[in-house]
Amino acid sequence: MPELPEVETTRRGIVDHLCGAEIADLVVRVPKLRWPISPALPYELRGEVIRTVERRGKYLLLRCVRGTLLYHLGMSGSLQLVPPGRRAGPHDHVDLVTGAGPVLRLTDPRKFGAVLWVEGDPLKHPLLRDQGPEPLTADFDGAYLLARSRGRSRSVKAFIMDSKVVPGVGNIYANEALFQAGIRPSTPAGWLGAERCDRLAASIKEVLIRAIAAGGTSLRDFVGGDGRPGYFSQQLQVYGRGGEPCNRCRTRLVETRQEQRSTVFCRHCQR
DNA sequence: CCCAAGACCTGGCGGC
DNA sequence: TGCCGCCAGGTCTTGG
Repeated sequence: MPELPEVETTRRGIVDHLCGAEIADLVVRVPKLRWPISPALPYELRGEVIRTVERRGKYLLLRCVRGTLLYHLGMSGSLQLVPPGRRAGPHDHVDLVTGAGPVLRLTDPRKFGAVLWVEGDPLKHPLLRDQGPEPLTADFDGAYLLARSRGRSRSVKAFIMDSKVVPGVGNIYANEALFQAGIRPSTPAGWLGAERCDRLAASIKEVLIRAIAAGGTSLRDFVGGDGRPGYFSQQLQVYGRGGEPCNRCRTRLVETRQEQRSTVFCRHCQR
């Protein structure tokens, strides 16, 4: 569920409430997420004041005075502001409590998500340090993709889903961006020329921007920080549409498997 | 270094 | 209805 647009939608839904808030408690019901949450963490956090809520790739950064609380939503995670005292369901693993207002609740059935406390510069943390440029900044463009893809034999789809190349692009938006750019997902990344790299970078930006504007893609029960679902699923051109006609040429879309991820493309529009 | 597969988890769905 | 296998938005880790 959570690729960059969903994480950004979540960030926008929680930022106003959290900025300036003092952390009163971290209630950990299930500490065994991607990495175990230390029993000492709630004591370390008490009294910390959240200064900003930022996003890097698919990570959310709650920057406090002495450190940064990092959240990752994994495959099935979501964050919501809920009224204090609301009963916790079986997958409501962690609550961040700030004073009297709503509580930031992490819900994650598959437990691939993460909550980490990082002291010092969070961008130097091993999880963030090797990530490529943010896709929605000027640092990310066709020239960058061209330079990074020289000599690479892996498929362009796996290439753009690699956070070391560019963070935030997951399976949904990789499929969508490649359709928009007219590039077949299995093409070796190193075969792309300057023109196709330009189109690909532009398509990634456009797809992500449109998805953010729609509030993300709600599959299953994803909702943003304000509890509202996203509507980008109505604009999906290929993801989840295997066997259906291409919206551009009406050819039946092909669904295959690449690196164990479902891949959908139009064999007429994408070369 | 590069690449693909494996691993981590739970729930929902289609098929029998 | 019940069970089984397969699939799902991610990404770190492992092994070749």
